[in-house]
Amino acid sequence: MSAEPDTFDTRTGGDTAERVLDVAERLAQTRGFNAFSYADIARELDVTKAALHYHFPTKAALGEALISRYTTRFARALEQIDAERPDANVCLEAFVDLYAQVLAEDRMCLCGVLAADYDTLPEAMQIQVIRFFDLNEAWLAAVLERGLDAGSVRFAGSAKQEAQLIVGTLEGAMLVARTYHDERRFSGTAGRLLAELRVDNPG
Amino acid sequence: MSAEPDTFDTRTGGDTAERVLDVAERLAQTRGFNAFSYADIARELDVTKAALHYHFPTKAALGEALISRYTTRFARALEQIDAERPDANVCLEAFVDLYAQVLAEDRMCLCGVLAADYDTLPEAMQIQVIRFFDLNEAWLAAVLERGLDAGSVRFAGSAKQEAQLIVGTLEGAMLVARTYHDERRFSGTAGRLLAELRVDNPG
DNA sequence: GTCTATAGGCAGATAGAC
DNA sequence: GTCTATCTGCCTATAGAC
Repeated sequence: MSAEPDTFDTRTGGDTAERVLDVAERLAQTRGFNAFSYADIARELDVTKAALHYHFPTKAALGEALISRYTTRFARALEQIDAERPDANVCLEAFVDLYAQVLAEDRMCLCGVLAADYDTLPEAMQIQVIRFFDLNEAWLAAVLERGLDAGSVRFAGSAKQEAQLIVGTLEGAMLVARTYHDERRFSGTAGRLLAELRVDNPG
Repeated sequence: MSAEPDTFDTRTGGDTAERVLDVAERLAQTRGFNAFSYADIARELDVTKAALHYHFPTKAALGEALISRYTTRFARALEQIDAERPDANVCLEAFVDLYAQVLAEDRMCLCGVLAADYDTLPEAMQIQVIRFFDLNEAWLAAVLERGLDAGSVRFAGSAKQEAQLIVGTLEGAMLVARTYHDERRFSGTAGRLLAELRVDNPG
């Protein structure tokens, strides 16, 4: 029963492999998977490229480790939300906040940016990207169903379809907000999205 | 008074420079700006890299020409819609259809994918990406205002904010739909978006 | 686990002939 | 306008010493 907050924190400060992942993750999120190199990471960590290859033999392996860690952390954050918040609307707000935290660090969602690089990724990474979105949508669909039963949430189609809409909207809002360096573009869209889902709609 | 349809057509079949842009555009939209090379284009067109450098001295120049042509064509398609359709809802449907056409060719919106590469782009390209989104949002905001006055469209915040929401949502829906190779992910989200804007809402 | 050194390839770009 | 030939630099990746 830790005091762990519902953040989707990315920092570790652990061993070398973790520190490599930390730097690679930030570079991938801000530049895309094809626009950073082992040399970039090595320079930041003040080690040689060869040292990186010891931990991650190929860039594909590094990429897989990147998505794997990202998804695991994200899943943990979702479990945390589930464990603490009964209300569907509060869960949805917490979900949006997970995305907002990524943007607040001036990053794009890792899997969102990898979706743009999708056709160039090794197959194992492609599968992992899909799995991240599947996880998002499955969790959202469950929350939406619960909110529907409780009468606190409303939407037109199926919960699955609504979950897809939410993920797509948040990814797109992040993508565009980042180019404008304007978080309000994200929070504005996210706020409207949540407001339309709430039954007790004050708008 | 041509029979030109409201498509956002991309093919030309013209001179070499245009054919270079055609190939580069498709590669950029499917792979991202950093994941294609002069060699890729040269191979497809069966010319040498040097020939490409004659038309576009640097990759930055090629990128600028790419966005410039894309935006010009998009603007023309929007004017075409304006000229033919008085109703705001029909305009919005036509707008969504412009995006849908890009996805139907299994491509991402050029500026959407460049938004993911944003931090790595030359400044001139960054400015052009923003201008594309500005154009989208200005046109949408005008249509939304018109629909609001006519009572055919409704939305909560300002027209500008709603326009931002639409662009972000469509870009995100495209991005995710492409990874699943499932157009319905786009059309589902776009359909719900349009339905919520319509006053005469049958849902 | 980290280093030096290097391989082999591809990137963007240029010179100069035709 | 397009070619051949070439440059420089960076990329991923490996061998082998410490």
